[in-house]
This record gives sequence, structure tokens and C-alpha cells, in this order.
Amino acid sequence: MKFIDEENIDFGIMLSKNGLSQTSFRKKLIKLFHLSNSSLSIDEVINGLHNNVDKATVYRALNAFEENGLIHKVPDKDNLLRYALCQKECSPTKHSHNHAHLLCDKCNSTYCLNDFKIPIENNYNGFIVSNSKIILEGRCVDCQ
Amino acid sequence: MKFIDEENIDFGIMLSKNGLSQTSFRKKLIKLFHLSNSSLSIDEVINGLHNNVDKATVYRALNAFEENGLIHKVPDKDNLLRYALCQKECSPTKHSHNHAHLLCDKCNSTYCLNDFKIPIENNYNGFIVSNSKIILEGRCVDCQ
DNA sequence: GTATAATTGCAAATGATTTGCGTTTTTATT
DNA sequence: AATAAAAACGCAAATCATTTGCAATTATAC
Repeated sequence: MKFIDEENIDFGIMLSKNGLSQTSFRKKLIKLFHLSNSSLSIDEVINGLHNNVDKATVYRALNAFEENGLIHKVPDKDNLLRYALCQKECSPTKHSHNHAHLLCDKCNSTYCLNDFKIPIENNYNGFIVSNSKIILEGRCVDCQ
Repeated sequence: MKFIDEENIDFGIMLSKNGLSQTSFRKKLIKLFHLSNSSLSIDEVINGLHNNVDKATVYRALNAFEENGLIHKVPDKDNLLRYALCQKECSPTKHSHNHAHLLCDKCNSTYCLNDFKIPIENNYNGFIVSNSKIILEGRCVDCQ
């Protein structure tokens, strides 16, 4: 449950700020993510947008959103991509997702564990870490 | 670098112990993983097996190995699957990969951080965690 | 050894994601 | 607010990793 009043967000301006064109489709798309409190699969995105939308357009928009730091990808248990809003600290040039995702292996719901801080170093024996993906698989409350 | 003397391992018996048939192909395949100290992509597997092998057969064997707890899958930065040997504590019924993978985003080399113990709980607000995937992306020593 | 079950190899199917391209919408400029 | 340039859209077709069907071969169990 998010406690942001979505009514007060101007999604068009949000898109512009991130270097993306304001189209009615993309405004609906970014709003959909803000209304959802977990990640979305392609099909969930398409179902969430009542009107009939073209998958290629959705994929292109999702990739544009990702390249511009608005969303990021999370693979589910079958390695299919899901998409989730980025944290505030993301920017077009640097994605930082140093937080865990809880992924239900039954219903595929995803939740961000924003307060879960993993003690990750920058350097492991000379390997330089620039990004981390932590996925905790299991069962959500509804699926146990 | 692994310090196991691969000459002393009977890969046929290893397969049988894990409920897999001993075929000459599968013995070569499990040996290839033991000789490698990182994860392998499909193409790396096929190149590693001199003889010409059928991709479908490789995929089937890899899936069988995974179902029987010998290997597990790690997605690379493009979400393509790579395959890596399981730790000792894996069994056919339960995969436990509570360790991190270092994944070079240039050359796709993968390394296990076996001594990296992440403080993961069993339960986050009612979500029951049964498995964790931690992927640290960055640059390996050779690619910096 | 022989029968049953599993694996192999080949070709074809599947399914998610991407691409080409002509049309429409947005952005930047006057 | 008109217009030219750039980006996005929508449709169909292409791509590419992975899976599946099936007949032939090999392994396992009795």
C-alpha cells in the first residue's frame, strides 16, 4: 500500500523531466505503475490499460522508461521479465537497486523491500560491483 | 580456481546418485561444469564439448540436472540463462543458493561468492522466503 | 539377456521480445 | 499558432532462446 496521493502527480511533467515525450499512452502507463504497489508483467500492463494496446508499443515504452531511469526489470521464477518503478535515487545514467525484491513463486506478486539494506561491498577480490539484484523467492501472505 | 582433483571424481556415479541416467553425453557435461570455475551459457557448454552436440539435448540435460539439484540457473544482464554447479547443500527437492554471484557485465564471466553470507530472514511481514538469488553486477579483474 | 523406461538427434513449434515501415502525434522553432 | 523535424504508434513480420514431437538409440531393472 502506497500512501502517495496519485491525484497530485503530473505524469506528463514526470515524463518530460526524464527526457520522455508526453503521449497519452505513456502517461497512462507511468500512472499505472504508480497506482500499482508491485511489479507488473507485460500482460498485467496490457490488462491494466483497459483500451486495446499493442504489445510492441508497450515493450518500446517500457524500454524507454528503463533507459531513462523510471523503471527497472526484475526476472520472475521462469525468467520472464517484470517491470517495477525505480526508487528515487535512480537516474538515466545510473540505476541503483540496492534493495531486495520479494517474489511470490505462486502468484508472481512482487514487493520491494526498501528498508532491507544489504551489506554489499564495492570490491570483491578485484571485482568491482556496480549494481546488485537481490530476489527473495517464496510465498506471499495470500499464497501460503 | 578450484582445488578439487577432477580425476578422482566418478561422474557416472555422481549422476546415478542424483537420479540421473549415466550416458556418455551427460558424464561429459557434468565433468565440463566441474572443470569450469564459473557459470556457463548454452553456447559455452556447446563449445566446451568438442563433438557436435544438439542444443535440444543440451537443454534437456541441463533441465534434468537442475531438477535433480546438480546445477542452477543464473540470468545474465540480458536475462539469458547461464548454468552453474550447485553447492553441496543442494538436493533434488530443495535448492539453496544463499550466496552471491558476481557477474561481469562485459564478458559475462560469473563467480560464486560462497563465503558471502547475506543476512536474510525467513519471514518478511508474513512473506515466507524459501530461496534467494543475489547477483552482483560489475566488472571482473580482466575487464576493468 | 530381455523388456521397459529414459535419452538422443533431428526438425518443427512456441513464445517472448524486437524490428521495419508508413502513419500519426509530439516537440522545437518561428 | 503554424510548421518542420523528431519521436511514437500500430500493424505485421522477423528474431532468437527455449521447448516439443517423434522415431531411433541407449540405459536400467528384473
